[in-house]
Amino acid sequence: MPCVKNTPGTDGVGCPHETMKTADPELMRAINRLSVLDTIRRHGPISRVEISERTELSTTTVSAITGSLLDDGLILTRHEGDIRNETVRGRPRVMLEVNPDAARVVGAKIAANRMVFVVTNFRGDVLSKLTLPIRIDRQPIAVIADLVEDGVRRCVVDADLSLEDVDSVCLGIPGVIEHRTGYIRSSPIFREVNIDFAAEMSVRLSTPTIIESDAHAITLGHHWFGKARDLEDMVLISLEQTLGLGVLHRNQLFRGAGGLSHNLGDLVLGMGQQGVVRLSSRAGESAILGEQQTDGRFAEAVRLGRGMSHVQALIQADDDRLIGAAMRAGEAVGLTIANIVTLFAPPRVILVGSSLALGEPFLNSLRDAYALAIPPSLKGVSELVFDDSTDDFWAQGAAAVALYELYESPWSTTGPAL
Amino acid sequence: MPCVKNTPGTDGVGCPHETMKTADPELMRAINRLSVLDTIRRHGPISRVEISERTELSTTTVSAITGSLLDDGLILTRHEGDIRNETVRGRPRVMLEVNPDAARVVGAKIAANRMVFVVTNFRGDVLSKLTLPIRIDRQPIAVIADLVEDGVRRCVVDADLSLEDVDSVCLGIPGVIEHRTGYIRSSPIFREVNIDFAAEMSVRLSTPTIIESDAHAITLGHHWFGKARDLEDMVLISLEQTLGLGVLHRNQLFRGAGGLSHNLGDLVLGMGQQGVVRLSSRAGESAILGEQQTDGRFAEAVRLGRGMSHVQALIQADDDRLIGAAMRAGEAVGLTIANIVTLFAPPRVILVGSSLALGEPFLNSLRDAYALAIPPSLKGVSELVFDDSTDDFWAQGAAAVALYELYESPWSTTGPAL
DNA sequence: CGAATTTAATTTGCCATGCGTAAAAAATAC
DNA sequence: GTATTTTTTACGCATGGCAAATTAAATTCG
Repeated sequence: MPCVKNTPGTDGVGCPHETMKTADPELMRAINRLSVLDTIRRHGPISRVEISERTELSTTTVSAITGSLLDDGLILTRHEGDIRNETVRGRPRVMLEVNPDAARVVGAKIAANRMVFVVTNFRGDVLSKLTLPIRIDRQPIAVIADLVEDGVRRCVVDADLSLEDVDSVCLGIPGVIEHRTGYIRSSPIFREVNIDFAAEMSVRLSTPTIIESDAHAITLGHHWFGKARDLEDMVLISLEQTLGLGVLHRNQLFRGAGGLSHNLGDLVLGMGQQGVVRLSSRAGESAILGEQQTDGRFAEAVRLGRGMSHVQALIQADDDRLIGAAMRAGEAVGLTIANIVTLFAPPRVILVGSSLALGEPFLNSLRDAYALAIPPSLKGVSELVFDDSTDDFWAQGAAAVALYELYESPWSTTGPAL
Repeated sequence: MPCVKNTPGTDGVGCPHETMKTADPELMRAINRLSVLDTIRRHGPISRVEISERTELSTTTVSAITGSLLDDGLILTRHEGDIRNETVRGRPRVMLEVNPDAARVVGAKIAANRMVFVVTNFRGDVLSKLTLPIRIDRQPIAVIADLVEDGVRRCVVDADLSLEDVDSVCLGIPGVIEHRTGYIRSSPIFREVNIDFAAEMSVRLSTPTIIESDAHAITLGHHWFGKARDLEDMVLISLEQTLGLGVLHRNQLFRGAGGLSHNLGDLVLGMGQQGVVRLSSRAGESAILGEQQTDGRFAEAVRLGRGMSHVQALIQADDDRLIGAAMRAGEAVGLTIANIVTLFAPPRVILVGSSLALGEPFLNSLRDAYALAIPPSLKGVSELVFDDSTDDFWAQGAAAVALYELYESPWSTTGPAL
């Protein structure tokens, strides 16, 4: 069934595969506007002709839409920068680009032992960033909300802005996040379940605030800025405290039925002596580090979120126990990736997260297990990419989620000139 | 990115999430026509007012679209049958229903040891059916194509039709089927890989022929006629010789990147003594029956596709080896279902296929393993439904795939009256 | 039995959208 | 300075959907 318009205001976002409704001219315009705007964002300074070619819209329509985007101040013209052959005759192309100052958003990665905030402009460029190395694990909601609010406010001030200048905030959170409704169904950093966190933070910040699974956020981040810019289908696996999954399907985040995020850690690897063995018990951060907690200094490092870097050092010092744990984790993850590939057959799988810092023992056993487990018929269809981006990048991904919704929102009507 | 129009003729089908292109009035009309037609199909004889309510299109638009559908002969009016209170005042509603005779399609289920064909009308009612209990396993393409062609032709004749009366044929085939291109990437019933079977059969039958994974076919079948009529998201798992998966996402079949089907049997359950343990090695039909092949009479029954019914008898006679195999299979499938639910969180999981005939030992261990493996946070979100429909139903599902494409196709323009 | 009432479906008028063609504009080459 | 080439805009056409008014068909009431 085709994707179509929503009842207005329900969840704001345009067409993308929400409940099947009806098509009307307004939807048509929204689709094409988004298509043009996204083309401009994605393909840098670009002339109208080229937009027309890429979008397969007529030059007429492109001109109309770009006109309206210019009116709304979402894009800018630039008269230099025609890269084509210098000796080309005729009127030079006017290049269009996204207006960086058309909006500002805050993106955040909320993790158990740190929070990272970025303020970005409309293009997704980072204007300021802020890392709070605070353990918020299992604090009451009010405490976490306080800290998040504080972080957002400070990061906004760092960018020489006021909260009123910020159009939208997106928080990337581990766990089962229901983006559509703004509810946190369950998260390792919250004691409670079913929290309407988006509403809570919207009120506190008096700015529209959305939430998204951290894995989804960095998935969109990679699609916008990172290692999946060239793809419209891909899968991302995040290996952090929580094991997350992001699926990009035809340029859109694939959110399960009801908008739930995926929680890879709950996947079952098999039956052990005492019940099921879940992936999280083999490859979760705490599973790998857990055995080491006896060492006082090390435990402290873990508390502060420095666990993985210490591990790296220990592994290089040939800590056998740790190497074993890393290899077992790598094997488990490798098998899981093979299974994910079996289901989704994406052209690329991106792996991110702190566990990558485990280094060669982990990665090699992961690769080996993957090679072993991938069905022969799918050999070679998926490329494994390891990404060790910093935390900023996660936050930037959350910003991309917020920006995507701005890109989709109507702004103004193309209608007759004012 | 929104779904939009395709380059015309590429794959015929309207909006549904193909490559992202542009929206134009034609697409708008296609979306709304499909929406109206599907509403009429789904909600039986229905008045225009009610269509307007369900689709959220204005009565004006509904009148225009139904007018065009009537012109095209796709729907019929019926003046009786207003079920509402007899004492209702005002002009009576004219009920609309799908014209059963607007088209005819053939649907088929091709399995290793049997082929089942049905001819249906435009509504999906079965006009004739034909079962060929032939083992085609690993025959050369030409032989299989011959048999399929023969089956289609005979079934059409049985329905007192000629092939020219048939608008479309859809073959449901196990394995990795690329519906979009018509290629069989790999299938247990073919020795070869990468066969352009849709093209081959289209020529032989001189009728548009499409192929689809058998699991996808019965998934759509359940959405149209079966146990998922009320849902727009669900997951189906087929337990036959091949283990298949169908995902319905927002009323559409979710086909992996590139339109591949899923092949559950390749999923890895864990590492065994000698390499990986795949689901197919535990729960595939041959895995369960394999150990029994020593018994001559039994082996013969398996060859003829009666394996599972014999198994049932043997299990009732307390064949310990077989009960053990069934229980192991149930456990493996139960774990897998839990993992699928973890990924997709569908409100319902439908299980189909010959392995269900294994009976209580299988089902109970499946249920137990599922209950054990499902993460607590997802407990209760998915309902397990066992469906023991006959082979006809699979073929009918394939017919639904063919019909869906007819429903989407343009027929005529709404345009001004002739 | 005829008129008022009620509900359904169609027709009319309006606005938005996209497309194609043709004219205008802008910069370069000669 | 004029011709040339390319890009951009302006206009008319067609389609789609919607709201309001109109017509249609039945029931109820006087």
